[in-house]
Amino acid sequence: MSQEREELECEVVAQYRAMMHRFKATAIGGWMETDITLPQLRTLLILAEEGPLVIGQIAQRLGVGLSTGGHLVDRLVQAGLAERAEDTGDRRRTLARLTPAGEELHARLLNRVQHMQILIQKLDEDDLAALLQGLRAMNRVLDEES
Amino acid sequence: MSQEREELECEVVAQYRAMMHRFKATAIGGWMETDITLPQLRTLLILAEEGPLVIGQIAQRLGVGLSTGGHLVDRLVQAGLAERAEDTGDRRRTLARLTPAGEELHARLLNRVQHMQILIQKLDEDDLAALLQGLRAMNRVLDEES
DNA sequence: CCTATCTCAGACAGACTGAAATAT
DNA sequence: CATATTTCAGTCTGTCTGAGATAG
Repeated sequence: MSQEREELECEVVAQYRAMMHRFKATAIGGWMETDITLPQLRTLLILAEEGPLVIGQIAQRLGVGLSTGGHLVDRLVQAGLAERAEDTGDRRRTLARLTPAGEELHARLLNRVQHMQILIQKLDEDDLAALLQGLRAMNRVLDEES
Repeated sequence: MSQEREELECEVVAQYRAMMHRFKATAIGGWMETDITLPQLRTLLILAEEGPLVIGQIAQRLGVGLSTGGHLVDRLVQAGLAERAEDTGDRRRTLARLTPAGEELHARLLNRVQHMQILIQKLDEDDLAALLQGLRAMNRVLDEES
């Protein structure tokens, strides 16, 4: 690998680190205010990741019993972060899905899309086009991997 | 704002979302395996963010008593994620800082620098240069804000 | 004596389980 | 009767506090 190439990579990583550091400084507040527990956060994450799921699937993915899985969904519902819906077709099942508040919390703690959006609006057209090229290239690599 | 500009912004956000979604799919494992608690995670976050701190400062930032603050640092130390060091000059104080394992966990759960590094190595020079321009521009905006 | 931290005892909340009850 | 979920009783672990002990 050429030395020039290596320097380029290092610089990109450094810039990414710097950005994450500044993002975190604002995200840290979110972690302090939220009094969710980690099992609840895992449940939130699974729901955000894999969309509406029935209790059994959630319990299975969490690696806990059905009783605990239902209990955890309960907590999220009580906190206004999730809601239950009937599974049309098999009414024994209960579907759980995130509410907008749940999505918002997920984005604030882990995704930071809003922050990114605000940032993007302040870039000039040239930088934006460059960023887009970079992101597209990364997604292309991620696609090839899977 | 021109329509073209708006489309460009939307496309960038969409690409960012797509990337985060794929990142999460691999990060979700990290959250499942770790059996840290949220107060411990908050402590980890503070240490990662603001470097070595004495117990009193940590307790203050967490909004808990000194007793609890010390206890939380204990847990991280027991888990091998943090370590104590003497404060040269005032030996009553105890500095807490993350171990490499602590930094690693933080990066895995919240930062994803490693993932980024691997990805970066697979980009061709042109895309990498474009990404760098985009990141630099974002950091410039973040600088101006603060 | 003052300050920073640790230790101790106890209150409390949430996670978790397995068994029994309920609904479809 | 079988399946999906909830309810119940109970245990366990971690957080948190305040009072006192210890170190500088």
